[in-house]
Amino acid sequence: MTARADDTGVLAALAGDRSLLNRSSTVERVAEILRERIIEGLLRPGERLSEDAIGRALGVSRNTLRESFRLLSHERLVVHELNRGVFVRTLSAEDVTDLYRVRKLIEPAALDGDVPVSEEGLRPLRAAIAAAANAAAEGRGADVGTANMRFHQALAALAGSARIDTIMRQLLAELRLVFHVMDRPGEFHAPYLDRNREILGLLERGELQQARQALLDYLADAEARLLAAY
Amino acid sequence: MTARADDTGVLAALAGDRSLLNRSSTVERVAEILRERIIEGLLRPGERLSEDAIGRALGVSRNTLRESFRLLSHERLVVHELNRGVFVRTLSAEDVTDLYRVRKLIEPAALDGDVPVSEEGLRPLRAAIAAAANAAAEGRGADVGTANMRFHQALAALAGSARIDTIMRQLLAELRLVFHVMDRPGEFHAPYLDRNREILGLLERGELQQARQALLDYLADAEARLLAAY
DNA sequence: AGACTACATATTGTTGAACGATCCTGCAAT
DNA sequence: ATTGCAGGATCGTTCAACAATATGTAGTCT
Repeated sequence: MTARADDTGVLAALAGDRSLLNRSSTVERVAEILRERIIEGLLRPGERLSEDAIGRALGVSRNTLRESFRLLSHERLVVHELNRGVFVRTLSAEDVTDLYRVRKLIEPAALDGDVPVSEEGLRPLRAAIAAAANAAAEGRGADVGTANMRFHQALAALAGSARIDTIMRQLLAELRLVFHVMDRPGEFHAPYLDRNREILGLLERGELQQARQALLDYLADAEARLLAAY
Repeated sequence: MTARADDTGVLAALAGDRSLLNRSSTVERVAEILRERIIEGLLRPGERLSEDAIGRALGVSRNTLRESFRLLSHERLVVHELNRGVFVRTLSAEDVTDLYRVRKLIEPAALDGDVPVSEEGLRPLRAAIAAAANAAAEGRGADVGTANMRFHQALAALAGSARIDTIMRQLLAELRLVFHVMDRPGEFHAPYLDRNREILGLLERGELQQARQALLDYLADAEARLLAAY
């Protein structure tokens, strides 16, 4: 046995760090890069992603790239057409409707729980709002959108479910594709900063039902504005 | 123009067949085969899927197989560990809890809609129950499970959302992994045939709220029994 | 002009081999 | 019992090649 009495405690702490240590493969890093470029709109919806061109540009082989494409395709960020290649996904109005149908299901559910919202759970919400406020003050429209989405991701996280977290992450990533078919994507999120603040305020005061209603209003409003752009 | 007046009708019908016509790549067929073998338990949780061995067995190259693995990994049926390979997923008790947390969110939601349940939506529910009854009568335990799951898939489909359909499909596929850590997987579903019948009956009589409650009871019961097996 | 065909070209689908990197096992040394 | 060190097995990634498929173009016929 070792000399230390708190041995198990130390090991438990280290085990918690295991995720930090997770290295990543080239395939995952390439997918990460492409995901980023699609989300920020550098790669536009409908655009074809040539294996040869992108593989050459990133300096990776076609096989590696194809594995990355499979990941992105499963995330619905690109569509894979047999013998034709992969294309950045283009969302239809029905997609927007469906996306919001699921959001209206997932997000309010996080506020339905019997468990009161914990201080720890609120922290990321505050952080997201602060980030959005900063970005708005400095005129970084795209970052307002990112922070706004992080707010709603944190909202869904209150449900405490790993699967809901990934479902939500996926939904929001898809939703980013919608913004790129709009005229001024940067300005879309600005009006919602106040509404998110309101939701947070209600949560802090423990008024779950009203927070829930404010959230539903928000979702209905956002959906309507997006659909109007189609 | 063509000579037929009902041209658009014909074309619409043909468009519906497009999915049947969707050819598939080797990668997808391989993934389909592996998915099947994992679900039926031939490939057990924890088992390692060797690229060399499986590639040789199926007669496909390593590169192709790796693309298939990426798909299955994104579906959570296998886990990919860098430099160690892919393994059939082993679910923990927490996974079961999380899986049912999402089921309890998704499935009842399909019965919340303002829209009354259509005759067309009920058909697959009846078909699933009939299939389960047949399988039970002939002692095919595994098929009872499959039919049972199809019942709940059809239930979720009442929501009319493509994304909810795939979320549900994914959840159920994962859930199959749970059964393989149990003693007698075949017997698990048998008791639920009657409960599903009850849910269907309530739906047919338009008693949505009671159907919803029966569904929630079912889910709570199934979750408890699964957790007991851990 | 318009429609159809045939061919040329580019791209994807899949394979097989190669080589470095990483992990695992067994054994010797402490 | 723990550590250090081969050696072998497997994965990660690349490359080159060829088959299968889609697209573009020119030519032919009406």
